[in-house]
Amino acid sequence: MVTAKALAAELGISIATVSRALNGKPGLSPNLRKKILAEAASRHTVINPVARMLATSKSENVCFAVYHLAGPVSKDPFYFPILMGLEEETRQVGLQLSISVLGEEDVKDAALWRVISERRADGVILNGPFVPASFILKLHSIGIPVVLVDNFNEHFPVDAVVAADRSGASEAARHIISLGHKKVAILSGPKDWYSNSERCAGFIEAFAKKGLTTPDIFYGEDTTYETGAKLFKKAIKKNPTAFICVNDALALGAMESATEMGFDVPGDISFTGFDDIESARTSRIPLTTVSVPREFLGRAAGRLFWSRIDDPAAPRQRIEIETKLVIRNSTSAIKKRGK
Amino acid sequence: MVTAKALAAELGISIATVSRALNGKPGLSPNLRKKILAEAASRHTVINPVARMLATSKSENVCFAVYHLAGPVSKDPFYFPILMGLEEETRQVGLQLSISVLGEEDVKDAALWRVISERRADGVILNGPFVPASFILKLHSIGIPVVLVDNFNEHFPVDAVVAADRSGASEAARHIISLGHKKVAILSGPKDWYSNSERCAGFIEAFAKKGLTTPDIFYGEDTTYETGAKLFKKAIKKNPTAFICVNDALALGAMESATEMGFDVPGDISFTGFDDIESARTSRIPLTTVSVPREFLGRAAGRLFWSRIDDPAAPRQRIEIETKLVIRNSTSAIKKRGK
DNA sequence: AAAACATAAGCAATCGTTTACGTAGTTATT
DNA sequence: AATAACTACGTAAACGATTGCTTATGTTTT
Repeated sequence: MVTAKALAAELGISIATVSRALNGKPGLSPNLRKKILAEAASRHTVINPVARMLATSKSENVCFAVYHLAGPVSKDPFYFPILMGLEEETRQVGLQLSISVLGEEDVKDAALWRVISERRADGVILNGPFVPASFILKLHSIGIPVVLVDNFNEHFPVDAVVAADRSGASEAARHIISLGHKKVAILSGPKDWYSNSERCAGFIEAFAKKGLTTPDIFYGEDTTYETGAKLFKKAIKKNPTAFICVNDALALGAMESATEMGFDVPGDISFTGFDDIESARTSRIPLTTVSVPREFLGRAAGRLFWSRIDDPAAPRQRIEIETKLVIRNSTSAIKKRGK
Repeated sequence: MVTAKALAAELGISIATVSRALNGKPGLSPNLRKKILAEAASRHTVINPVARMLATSKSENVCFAVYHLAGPVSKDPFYFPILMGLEEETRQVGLQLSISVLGEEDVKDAALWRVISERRADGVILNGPFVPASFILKLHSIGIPVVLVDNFNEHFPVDAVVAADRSGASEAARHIISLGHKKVAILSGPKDWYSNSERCAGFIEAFAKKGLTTPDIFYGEDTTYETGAKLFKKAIKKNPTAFICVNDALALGAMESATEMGFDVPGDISFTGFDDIESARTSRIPLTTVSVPREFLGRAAGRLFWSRIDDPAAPRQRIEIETKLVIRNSTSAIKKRGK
């Protein structure tokens, strides 16, 4: 592990020349360049990135910040595949990836803020709907590149990558409609979370287009399994034959509650989820859901960040990743009650 | 965001003095110190960590390296909670956490190597049994602090944190024994993975202590769900009444295969797993398993790393985290066949 | 053959710290 | 009262690059 400085000394040339050779910059005779490169390779010369950072004031480091990496939102670590995709992508372009878990506590926010203010990262990938708007705006206003994942707002002047929530939701709703369900309930989390509102909009759109009555929407405080069960008990009073849920955790919780109460799924009631988390596939009754390619979301975020670094003045981009309906055993054609 | 340099200029004092004040170092009058600190706070002065790194040649950055963050080993991202615990811990001591995914491909290993050789990280937390010994030894020989998680070898001169695999395994085996099972099969992955061999040893130990015949062991190429199913089909020919598995994925796969073949679980056959991954709890038949507090493993790794940085010459440490048997529905007392 | 121009390499300032060392001024020792 | 010993602060040399500017050395052009 020889530094460029040491290499220069050994070769009896200036550090500047070595620097230019190692960085492929012009102003160097082909011969000398070749010689330096050869020597560098054999001596395992490596440019000290810290010194380079200091000189260039770039860190080549991105920070992935997320509220509750896995937490109250879902037992399944929903964001994990996103992280994986992001890692893959950043590695390929030579960026180092750091992570930072945010949270209600100020300490945690302060930790991210430290990373930013200390310029340890060139920018941030902010994940999920929990990030306060003020935080995003603050970051952006001081010139920190920000990429949002699974979150978007017309008024945020930053790049974002999201799933095609609306169209995916419509597809799920159309599936339910095609099975003959007339009386359906929508189970949702807080309506101010981007994905929730988009998905609900997608559901409703599908019903509207077919000229059907708009389903009742039930909003919970979050999108956990437990909330799913709670919402189910409330919604079942209206006797719907199908439940369309904004995510899998909600659907799984509701479904569990339904079978506990003696309903046959999907005989009596159908359920659809959204996300396609692992347990949607492995649960007692495999869940019909809209699959979100989460790893791909992460990759897209990485690319988006990279292009933003490349051209800070580029217009805002919003990448929407296509979803796919996957039909499993939690949905079936409607039967007459009491049949 | 003012630099210490700028602060010094504004106050008309030397940078050295500011540095001493900001770092709480002696050699400064209480008055001046207070004044500097106050000014620093109001002007949001922040020490540039890059410059500091250059001066001190410390990065205050740890790299969490793992083969297959979630991958062929288990559908469940087994290592994810470890990552979370580690993040929590490193944040608290003020270390920044980077991640690096390793793999068969040389590119990936090279990526970690780059992080190390470029001195972007002060050390590495290496996770899982896949890391080649040569790699660990190489890292250690050039003075990079290494902490192993879920892996250990008497001959590696590095710190490690592991679950109490052996005693946990014994407990699971004793549970099976207490239920009256005499003819049992052990399902395992490769025997050269630390946790596999420890767990198998624990199983066998329990049987030996009771003076019972040693169960047959069936080794698979990995510890996936699919391999579990495959091993089951092989092992069932010997008519065991219980299957003790080295991890949950294996057990789940085997159990699934059993019910498909018409066996009643746990009526005909009992199953135990190890790890307590999410789907052990949510699977069709909730799995009796040995719970490994994975988040805690991560935290311990963080602490261990920190203490190693603190005292590079300290003797090697090996932290063993206690496990806990959790009894669910996949095990029951033996019944006479054909009853 | 002289002037003009590239080209190749070195020089030195810079990035923002840390830290060993130097030097006043102050307090303690005898 | 002279000397020793602190104390409080400044000086300057690293740390290891990047990069604009300068200066030799060739190579064209006229």
